[in-house]
Amino acid sequence: MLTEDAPERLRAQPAWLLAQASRRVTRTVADRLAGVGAHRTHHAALAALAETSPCSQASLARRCGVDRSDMVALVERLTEDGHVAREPDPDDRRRYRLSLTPAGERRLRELDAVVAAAQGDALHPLSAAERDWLAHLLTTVVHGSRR
Amino acid sequence: MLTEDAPERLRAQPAWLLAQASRRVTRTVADRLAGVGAHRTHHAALAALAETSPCSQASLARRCGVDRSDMVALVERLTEDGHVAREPDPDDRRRYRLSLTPAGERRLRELDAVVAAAQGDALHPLSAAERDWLAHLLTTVVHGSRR
DNA sequence: CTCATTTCAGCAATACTGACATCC
DNA sequence: CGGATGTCAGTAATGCTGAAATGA
Repeated sequence: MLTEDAPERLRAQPAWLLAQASRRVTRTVADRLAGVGAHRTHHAALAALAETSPCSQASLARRCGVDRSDMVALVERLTEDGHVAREPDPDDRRRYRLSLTPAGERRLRELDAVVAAAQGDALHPLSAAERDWLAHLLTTVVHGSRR
Repeated sequence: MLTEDAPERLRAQPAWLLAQASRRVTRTVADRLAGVGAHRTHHAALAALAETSPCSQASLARRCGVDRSDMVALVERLTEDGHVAREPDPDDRRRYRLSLTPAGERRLRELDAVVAAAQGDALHPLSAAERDWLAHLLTTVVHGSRR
């Protein structure tokens, strides 16, 4: 669904540009991750666990922007791969206590590198300073829009 | 799937920020368009026709970033609504000649206004100058990434 | 009774693939 | 013949809803 010769009216609009740019970059990253058998949600979950762990599935889902119901299969997959350890939480028997395994930490570093490389390629028309500016502007949009 | 307290590693990455920002803005625009019974593809198609017309379905699809197989139902809908006129192309009997009707031009102006307002709301944390910067950076990303 | 957590079953919207008939 | 067009059927991936079972 990549666009060619989009109409001026759209090409000038931030909403259109955001959608196009996000599409391209997201696709590049997803393709590279697929190349090593991973998915963007894998990366997000491992990254979240590296930062805050142990952690329940629901909380992990919220921090990754994934629906709780979809997190089930994701965690299942990550535990199968030996990247996440799952044990019942003794303090609250509804929950799991999820944490990164050593293999999971290595996998996270691998995925970090893949993502960084893909991102670098997708954003290659921008200088380092411009990327910082872009990140800053986008952060403002994302965090400033709690109406 | 809106994120809360995303991990630092992700929050700092342009790819993640792009996806988040695009999600928010796109959703705001889509919701407002739904409020007047429209879809973002309706707006794109009308805008493309206003700029280049007459036009075949396949060409319209390419310029709107819509698959040509999905354009079938879209054009069907727009002609039902009386916003697009569809007639066989005498020069190439595989094609249609699509064009905007006067009602379609009015509808386009209405949707332009809705989209502009939604966009303005979604981007309200940014000043006018910052929006221009954002548009400029995103344009560079989108048009510069023909590797 | 309330609310949260894990889980599942299913739905809706989107993007895409593959095929076919038609025509340049 | 190769290639484009309009069309349809079907698929895949994604995000979401609703509900059940369990427990705080």
